[in-house]
Amino acid sequence: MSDLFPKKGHDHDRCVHSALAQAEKVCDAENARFTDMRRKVFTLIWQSHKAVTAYELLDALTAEGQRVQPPTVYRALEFLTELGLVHRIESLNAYFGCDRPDCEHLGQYFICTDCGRVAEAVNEDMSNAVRKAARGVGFTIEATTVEIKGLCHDCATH
Amino acid sequence: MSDLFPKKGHDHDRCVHSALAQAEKVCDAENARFTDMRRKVFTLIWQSHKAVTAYELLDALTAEGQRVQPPTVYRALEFLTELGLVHRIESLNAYFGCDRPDCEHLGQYFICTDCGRVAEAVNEDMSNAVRKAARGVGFTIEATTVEIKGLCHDCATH
DNA sequence: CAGAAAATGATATATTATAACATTTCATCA
DNA sequence: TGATGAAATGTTATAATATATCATTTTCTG
Ligand SMILES: [Zn+2]
Ligand SMILES: [Zn+2]
Ligand SMILES: [Zn+2]
Ligand SMILES: [Zn+2]
Repeated sequence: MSDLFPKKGHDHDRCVHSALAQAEKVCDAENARFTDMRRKVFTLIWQSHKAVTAYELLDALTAEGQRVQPPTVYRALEFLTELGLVHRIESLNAYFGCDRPDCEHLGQYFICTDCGRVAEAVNEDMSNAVRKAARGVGFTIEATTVEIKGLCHDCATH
Repeated sequence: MSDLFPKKGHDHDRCVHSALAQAEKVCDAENARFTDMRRKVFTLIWQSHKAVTAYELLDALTAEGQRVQPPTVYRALEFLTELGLVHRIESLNAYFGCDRPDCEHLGQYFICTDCGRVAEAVNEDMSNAVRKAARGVGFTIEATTVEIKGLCHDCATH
């Protein structure tokens, strides 16, 4: 069984640093400004491997002493999602950091209903099945949402 | 190319009648009450092949002279979705009538961003790809959301 | 018919998201 | 270097989606 969810007790600082480094690179490549606010929101999203709602981010920023309003958070989220640094999980109304923002992908999300963690898969079998089904009915894909809820291996076995 | 979206100008009354007949059957089999309110909401959802929001339903009921409050609509929607008569489209916060409520399925939804129509596919290739991917990472599926946005064949070619 | 369970009504409020306009910050170049 | 316009953020208000709670009505069961 391949790993998808990070091991409990892994070095999460490394996840965060790597995500930040990639974000810098993507912003650079796109000539987009990775401002303080955007970096803060991005870093907050990467505090865990769970998806985070806009208002949780708002509360976290407030707790940090920033008094920001909803539009500020939503703007940062819009910027980050447009660059593919963050993905929105439709079935949770929440946001999740992408760990391969440098390559185009139709992502698929595994969402553990027990521990709340989310893991993004980039599974070509799934992507191809979706593309093939669309082709079969003459449908032109613009975007896909594939969200799979259930129990991660840790939660299913412990 | 197989048909998925209904032809424009098809006999939609037939869709509605068939859906109602199936709903009756399912409710009967489940010993669930297909009350007036539930039937009204169900029928309103089936007015078109688009997905409908809870508040659109509320407005439609109000227009019919019923003065109902949000909980009434949400309760009917909860009932209908639990029986599988209606599916929620997560990426639209909207609801859509199922045309095969009698058999269990992992549904997939094609959503046309031009005409707004939704079509449900029950595509075993997609379902199997999802199941296989889950198995591959030791994930136990509870529910899936597969929503594909783009252009239906009619809208892409006209 | 009595009593319990299910459904709906009614009121209030929580949660998620955006519109509109003001102000600040930043890159560009005259 | 400082005027200028574009981009980002601040601020206020409000829209859109959803649920909690308790009261009342309807339906089922015995
Ligand atoms: Zn980590
Ligand atoms: Zn888990
Ligand atoms: Zn029809
Ligand atoms: Zn269309």
